[in-house]
Amino acid sequence: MALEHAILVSLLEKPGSGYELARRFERSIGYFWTATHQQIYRVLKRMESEGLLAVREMSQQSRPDKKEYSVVGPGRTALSQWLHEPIQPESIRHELAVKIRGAAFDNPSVLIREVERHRQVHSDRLAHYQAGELRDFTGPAAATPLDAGQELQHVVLRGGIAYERMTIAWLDDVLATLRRLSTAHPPA
Amino acid sequence: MALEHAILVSLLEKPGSGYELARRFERSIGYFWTATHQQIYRVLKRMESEGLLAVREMSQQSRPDKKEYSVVGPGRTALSQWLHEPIQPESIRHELAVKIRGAAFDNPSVLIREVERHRQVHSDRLAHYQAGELRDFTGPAAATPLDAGQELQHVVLRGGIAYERMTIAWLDDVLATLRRLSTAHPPA
DNA sequence: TCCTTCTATGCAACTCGTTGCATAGCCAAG
DNA sequence: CTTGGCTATGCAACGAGTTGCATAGAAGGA
Repeated sequence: MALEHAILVSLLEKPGSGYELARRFERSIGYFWTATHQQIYRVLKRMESEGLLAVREMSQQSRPDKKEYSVVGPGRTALSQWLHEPIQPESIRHELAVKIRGAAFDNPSVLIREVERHRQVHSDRLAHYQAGELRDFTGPAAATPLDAGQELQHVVLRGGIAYERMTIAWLDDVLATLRRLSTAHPPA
Repeated sequence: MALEHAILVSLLEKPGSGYELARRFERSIGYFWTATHQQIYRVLKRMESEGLLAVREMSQQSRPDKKEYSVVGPGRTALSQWLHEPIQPESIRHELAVKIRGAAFDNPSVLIREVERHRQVHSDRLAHYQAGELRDFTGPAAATPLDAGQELQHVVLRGGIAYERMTIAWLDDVLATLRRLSTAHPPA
């Protein structure tokens, strides 16, 4: 149940509503954990009923009311306990890699467009991460010195940057391979 | 339904039983797509009933009987069709990254052991991939020249190697950060 | 002989995650 | 004034994935 823990972390960093959490899962937290709003609302409700979170109804002007969630004692304890438990190292799920191996049983050139599209997405993500890094950690407007929380956010972001860079380089390798095979065996 | 397609690819590469597929999902295919035997048996049964696969009962000596599955016409068509459809670029799910950000709300040093353990696992995987690369693609015993299928398997394996290398380097960065923060704020 | 390990298949129950749909207030543009 | 977009929350149904358990033949060691 890592979603639960991701929510605890995000709400400890800053309390917010389900909607706001869904936004955060599209950026920051979402770089390494994704969730849809439906999932988030469901889990928030459960966590609140389990006493991990507190809710506060907020009436807003010029916007619908919202429910602001924040972490209470037992939630913090649950997070701390989870931090002490081992988790099993990630198992990758890379659908594109399945496709690439599958291309051996069709024409490799059909994948070129698809791989180029993926490359573009990763390239955009990299630019986005780098802009965030400059804004929050390495630029002139960044806090100095960084506190522990910021240092940890930064090292996670560096992981995202390293991942995107590696992926882009690999996709270039894939493209070169696909193009080579397409030349050798032109489309029927 | 990428599991279905991963199974098609694996069975096209070589027909086999559910048990054998489960083994393959622990190595080769499993480098980028994981599945348990229960999942595999369930999906194989469904795919067979949908006419994508053919089964052959094989009685074996000194072993229980097995059912050997192989891809038939409609299965191949289904794979080919899937290759032409776009898929959405991967969203990472990195539980360890959630933990690292969560460490800001506990003591960062509690994660050092955990991160070291993960580093070891990735380091072992890298060694395993590199041994496979030498055996199948770059060593003296490798086929020359490689056919299209082997070229594609190789480029996927290179992706796995790049991923593990990148991850190990990042985990070293994480460890350095955690150690720095632990020194600055020694355990209570 | 008994215990464990490996091959081989499967059910049942559950949790996690996705997709489609619905509601509702407010704002701005056409 | 209607349409579309953004904030905000939620239900229902389904599909994907995990966990625990069960069965069973054969091999090999204590």
